Amino acid sequence: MLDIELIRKNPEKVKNALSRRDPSLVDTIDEVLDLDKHRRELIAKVENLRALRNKKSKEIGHLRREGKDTKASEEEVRKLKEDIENLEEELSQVKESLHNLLLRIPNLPHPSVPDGEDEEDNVEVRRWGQIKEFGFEPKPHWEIGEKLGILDFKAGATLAGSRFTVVKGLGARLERALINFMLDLHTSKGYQEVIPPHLVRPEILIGTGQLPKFQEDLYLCERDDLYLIPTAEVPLTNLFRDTILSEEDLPLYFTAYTPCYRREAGSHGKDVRGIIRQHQFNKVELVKIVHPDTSYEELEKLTTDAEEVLKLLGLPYRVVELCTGDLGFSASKTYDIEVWFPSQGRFREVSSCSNCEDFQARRMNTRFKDASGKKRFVHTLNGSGLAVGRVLAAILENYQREDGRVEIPEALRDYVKADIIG
RNA sequence: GGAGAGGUGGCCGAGUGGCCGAAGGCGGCCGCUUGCUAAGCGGCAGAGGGUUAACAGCCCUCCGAGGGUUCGAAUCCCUCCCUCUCCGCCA
Repeated sequence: MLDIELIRKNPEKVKNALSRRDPSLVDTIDEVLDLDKHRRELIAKVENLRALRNKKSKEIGHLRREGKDTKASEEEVRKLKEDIENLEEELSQVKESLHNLLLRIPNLPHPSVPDGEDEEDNVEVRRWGQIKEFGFEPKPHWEIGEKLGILDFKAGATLAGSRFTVVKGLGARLERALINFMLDLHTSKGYQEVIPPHLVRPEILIGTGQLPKFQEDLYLCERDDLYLIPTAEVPLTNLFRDTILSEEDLPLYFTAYTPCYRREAGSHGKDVRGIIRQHQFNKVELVKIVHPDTSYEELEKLTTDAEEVLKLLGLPYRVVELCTGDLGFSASKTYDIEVWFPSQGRFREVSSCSNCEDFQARRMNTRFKDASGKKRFVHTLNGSGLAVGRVLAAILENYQREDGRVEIPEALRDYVKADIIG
């Protein structure tokens, strides 16, 4: 959520920044400004009346003790009360409209974010690794996995429908190995391992920005009004909602393995084969809660921490900086890490590392007390470290051999207790 | 799921209709005293919002959340949420 005071005091600055994402947001800001003005006018009126009512009521108390008649005063206050109630009703409606509007406005992009409309305009910042030359036509991971008997798409469809896959045997063990490998790496770098709930309340999703705008992307357990998490970012970032941390507590680093559940509404026809886009997938997440002055250094570090996984696995990748049009709702700046898929001849996203600045902190009410005792919002960051299923697919493709077998990357062999699948 | 107890400031805890934004204690901050420390003494200090040049003043709101009764609610009534204890069920 954007700071209403910032919008009020620097409307042009806010409009300029937001229009880099979407020019229509300029009108939304004007709407916000109108509502905010109306809101403050109503507050002034209501409060004046309340002050008067409080004064009169106190007088009644004094008069009573002196044994005087208070009928007239009581009638006067009763009338005041009606006026107050009417204005309060109007005020709460205005407040609600304003709040709902603010909750649907995305974060301001950082000045360094390149302009652009979609992923075509993202800017590559670096590459790592040597793309392997195969002496044969590299197969897609779904063919490799099916043939090895480790990916069962038919069983997944039978059990739960499309975009669900059953992983078996050494494939399942490889997936578990990847999770352990990633967690071990991150915890060795100071991230605290967490096992969070996989079901959360609506307000938790408002905190990180998935609600109210992206409801249709989420699975909802209606009887209990709980949502399945689309990423561990949601419970981890919300760990300190409604709290005031002390400056020495910062920075906080967390990592968690969780399944992620996404309805993938509106992505019909995209990546229909394989395990690139699933309704349920495993992910190891990195979350940082940091001092505002250091959040951009922390973003660089977070990104390299995620990259480290691919380096150790020997998977070629590149890092791109998202343009304004591709930036997520809550993010000010985002780096995507994309791993090489030989069968597709292109890089595919396995991580998205973002600095949300105080956008989520304001929604969650997570603050800290600085040296002078002033309360400030923290900055929050998150990044995949990494998307496990996609990395598994990348391993199948990059480590495939002509005979259909797949080598296990060196770094995973102790975990998998095997050096080849097939 | 059943029965009961409870949710008050950073923490503990008093407060059953006005003089309560809230006693007292602990912790915190600032002084004084004091070889140092500790103890002691005195003082300061809740949060959010409106107005404003202002972290000055004034005003409003907040005692788990939301409604209600009343001229007036931390206090009375209703609903919900959460925590704890016991029982049941259960990985």
